[in-house]
Amino acid sequence: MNPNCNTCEFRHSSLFKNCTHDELSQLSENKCFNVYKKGQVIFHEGNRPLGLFCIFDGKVKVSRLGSDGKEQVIRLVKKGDTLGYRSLIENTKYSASAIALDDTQACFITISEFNHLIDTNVKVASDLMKMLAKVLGDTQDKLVHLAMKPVRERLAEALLLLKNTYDDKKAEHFSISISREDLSSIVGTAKETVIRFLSEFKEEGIISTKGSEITILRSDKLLKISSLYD
Amino acid sequence: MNPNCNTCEFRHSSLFKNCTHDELSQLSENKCFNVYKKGQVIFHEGNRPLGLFCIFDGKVKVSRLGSDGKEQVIRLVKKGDTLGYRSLIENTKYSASAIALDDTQACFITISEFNHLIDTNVKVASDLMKMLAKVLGDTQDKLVHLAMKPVRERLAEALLLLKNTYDDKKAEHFSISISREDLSSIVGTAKETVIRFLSEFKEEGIISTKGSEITILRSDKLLKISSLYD
DNA sequence: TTTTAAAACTGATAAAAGTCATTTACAAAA
DNA sequence: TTTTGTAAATGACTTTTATCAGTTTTAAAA
Repeated sequence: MNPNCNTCEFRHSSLFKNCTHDELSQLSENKCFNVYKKGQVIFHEGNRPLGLFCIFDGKVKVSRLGSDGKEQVIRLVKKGDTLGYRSLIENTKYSASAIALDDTQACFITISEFNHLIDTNVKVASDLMKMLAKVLGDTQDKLVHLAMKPVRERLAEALLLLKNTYDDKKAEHFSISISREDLSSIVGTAKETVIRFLSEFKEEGIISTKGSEITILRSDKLLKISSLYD
Repeated sequence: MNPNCNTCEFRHSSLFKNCTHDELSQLSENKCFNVYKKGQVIFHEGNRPLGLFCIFDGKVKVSRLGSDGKEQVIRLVKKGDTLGYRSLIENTKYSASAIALDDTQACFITISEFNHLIDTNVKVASDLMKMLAKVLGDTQDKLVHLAMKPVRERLAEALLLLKNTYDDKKAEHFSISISREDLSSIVGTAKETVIRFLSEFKEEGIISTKGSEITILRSDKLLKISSLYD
């Protein structure tokens, strides 16, 4: 049942790509495999982290809730990604929640296991640092775009982000089932505003929709729209 | 002329707080001391980083420019802080520019010196990682607030940020000379909008201004205003 | 298939913030 | 001190986006 880290699809691309065979075996033995239904909370804002999640399959949003109930998505997480490392490194409570956007499976590694690994394998520590630097860069990009770009452009960008993150290239056109609510929390705007611009994109033949499923027909046009102020 | 790292005011609080005496001597010998006038560019978006800056005195903004000329401040840097590490770790070009908000002095450490240090002193590497995690957390906060809070609240928050960052507690009330343009780039709004809310704050006795100098009289009220949606 | 609940969509209106034009205040130079 | 350029401040107006109220569609349960 538990996936074996030594045969894992992501063993050459994950944070643990520079682990030895023995280190991966050690991880495998001590980890805990979890299954989450779509919409289920993986960890919750304000709680203490107990370890690190490594997504085996599924889609996850990391988001924060304002007191007025509004949600802002900070990061999208895909299979092969690690989740929950920031609070672990800072040794603070989670500042955001992680919620499954789809049925999701994740391996869980305890703090002590994680700390032992980064204390003994310099390469893993270095890879972790690079990952932090990359995520910081991505977050800064988001911040700047949120401040400077109008909603239409940010929506185009969000659709491309979804495609770049979750496209498995199994179909000619990328499709994703996502609620307008979730999409508006990624863009940082109101649900109705997202719907209006999606309608525009539909009229322009850039996307098509069926229920909550969105299919991207012309990502080239989305790229053009999103880059207007770059 | 060159400040000595072993006697530096920030030797117990900077990124290099866990360096040995010899490591600090090594840094001192090989570093380069630079002086920047207010408004001068320390490094520029798109350029390749050659090393790390450690601010000895002054104030620095890290910001990105949109093609329409609009600027967004990503981070405020004070004396004792390091600057330019993200691009160094990721080994990419600078994605933002650093500009002196005041006359500023900074020490410059070459890439090789920096890499050697984090390769040989695990504590420094670990401190660097923690710093990255903290800055990432701060940036996520900024992102969420930008998406959820109205300008008035973000302005109150920005004024508190300036106070928390640059207050030397030499006077009863914190004062800072900052252009409305710079302030609006921190808040992520238009110059005129900032001026209007500053006028409101003045009428309410929260701040006073003289030219471009802003004095915070009631930071308690600012805190209340900024937290309305927390 | 009918029912029903939830989510997508649409329209009207309000609120927030941006833009442009102009005046006023400040600070540096003559 | 007067001049002059720059930045702050204010006012009028526009644009963008949010909010609210409603209708239609979708998909799942009875």
